[in-house]
Amino acid sequence: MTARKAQRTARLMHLLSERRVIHLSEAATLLGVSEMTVRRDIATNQGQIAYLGGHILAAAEIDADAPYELATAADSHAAAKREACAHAVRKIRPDETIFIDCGTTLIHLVDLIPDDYQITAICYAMNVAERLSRKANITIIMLGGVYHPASASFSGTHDFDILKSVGINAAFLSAAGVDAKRGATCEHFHEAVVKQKVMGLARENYLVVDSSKIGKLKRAFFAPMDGFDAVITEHGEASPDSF
Amino acid sequence: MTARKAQRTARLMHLLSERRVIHLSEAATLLGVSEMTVRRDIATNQGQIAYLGGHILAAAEIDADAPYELATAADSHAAAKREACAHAVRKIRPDETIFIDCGTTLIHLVDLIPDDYQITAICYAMNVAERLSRKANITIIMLGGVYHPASASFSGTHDFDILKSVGINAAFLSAAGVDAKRGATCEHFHEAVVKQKVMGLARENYLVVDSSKIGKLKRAFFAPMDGFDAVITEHGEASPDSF
DNA sequence: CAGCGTTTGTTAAATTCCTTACATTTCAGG
DNA sequence: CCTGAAATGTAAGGAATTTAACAAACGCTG
Repeated sequence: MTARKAQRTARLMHLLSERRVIHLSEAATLLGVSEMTVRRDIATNQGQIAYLGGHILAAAEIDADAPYELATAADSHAAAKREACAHAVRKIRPDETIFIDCGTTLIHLVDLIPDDYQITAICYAMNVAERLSRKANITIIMLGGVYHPASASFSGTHDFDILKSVGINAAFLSAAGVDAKRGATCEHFHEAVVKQKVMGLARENYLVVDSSKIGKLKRAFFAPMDGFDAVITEHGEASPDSF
Repeated sequence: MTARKAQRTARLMHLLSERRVIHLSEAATLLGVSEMTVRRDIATNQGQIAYLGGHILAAAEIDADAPYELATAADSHAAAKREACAHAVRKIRPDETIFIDCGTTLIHLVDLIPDDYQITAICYAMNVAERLSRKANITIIMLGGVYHPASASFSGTHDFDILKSVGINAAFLSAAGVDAKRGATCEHFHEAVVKQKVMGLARENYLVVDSSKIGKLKRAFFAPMDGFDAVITEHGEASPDSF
């Protein structure tokens, strides 16, 4: 965050303290930048500034249980993610236990689970848990630990005792990088630990990513491509060998 | 205004008291009418219901002059709870590790923690964690487990390994019932397990309740009065012996 | 039960918003 | 002064919202 951006944000907050709601276009004018910049400022400023259909308001205004609409972080490639998840959801049977990885991709999977499915879902990210809790008929198991704001997830530096006593039919993993040689990678090392642990326990492992991730390489390696039973993108299911 | 419309509006208001923001399309589905009808209901109801870019929210959220009845409707005795927490927050030192119980009471405690305090907070309820995550400088440790929608909390049927490796300076407990003879009680048995575990580990234990809880008795017992170092209500701090 | 005004639903067009991709600018380090 | 990364601007498409007009259903009244 540059000094200029911090200053813009501060000015915006000040404006919000006087007028509860400011329209995007007006804010852009007042701050002397483009609407796109204001948009981007807000996207990197969850928690303080809320954004709703073109209108900006102080996040404090909306403080109960944060509705997902207010998760202002830009969810890039959302359409592709949703489509990939539409393919992935077909892997779920109505009474199974599944693992759902953190990140924005698999949020869409949660939404797509049919309402009458009586599944048990294991997760370790707050936004995933929050989304799961909106659905009826789902038993949620959360892996706790220390919270990591960057991914809204928890890292169990301790043993995942609970995992040992749960049979996982299918694990749905996400990744920030997918590469034929270097396998699946993510941004944060603590995530990699959880992913690996789960992959060792699940009967089936599916990598669910939008195709923009293919060819990319991130810091934290967690599995080679042949560690997955299938790779699911917006184009459908593919064998991990085909990468 | 017809009776049916008044009823719809009341239902909508009730929905808003639970979920601060509802999308137009979702509201239409929940109310069993078309989006256009919801739109028209809102148009003739400015002042109570606000509408912004496809999203419905309580007018109190965005209108400074609007009455706060809405905000307090969902959380009874909110003012007393906030006051009790204002007393409780003084027990926290800037670098301590604290435990925060589930329920609506201690949400206020989170809000009242000074922003520059570098504390570590242990919790096991999703709404508490979510609220904690809004604050900078707080390290959050979450106890996972199976989710219980009624209290938004998790029950670790397994050992809380992580608790053993954390030193808890102060534990802030809430209760649904406080009685001189029968001690502190809550609604759910799984909560009692966590509370007892924590109370055994924390250096200081504070019971934070609004005074409406005094004299009440609930199903799940978790501690006798002398198990607490102090009982904090909206009237201030009191010795547990005084009950 | 016919008539009439009100409420509600449906559709289509106009507007606005969101995402993506790419061009441009800025700025710090070499 | 050059270079590369980050920040910002621009534009196009697709998606969502808004508005308006009209049709259908409802409820009351005579």
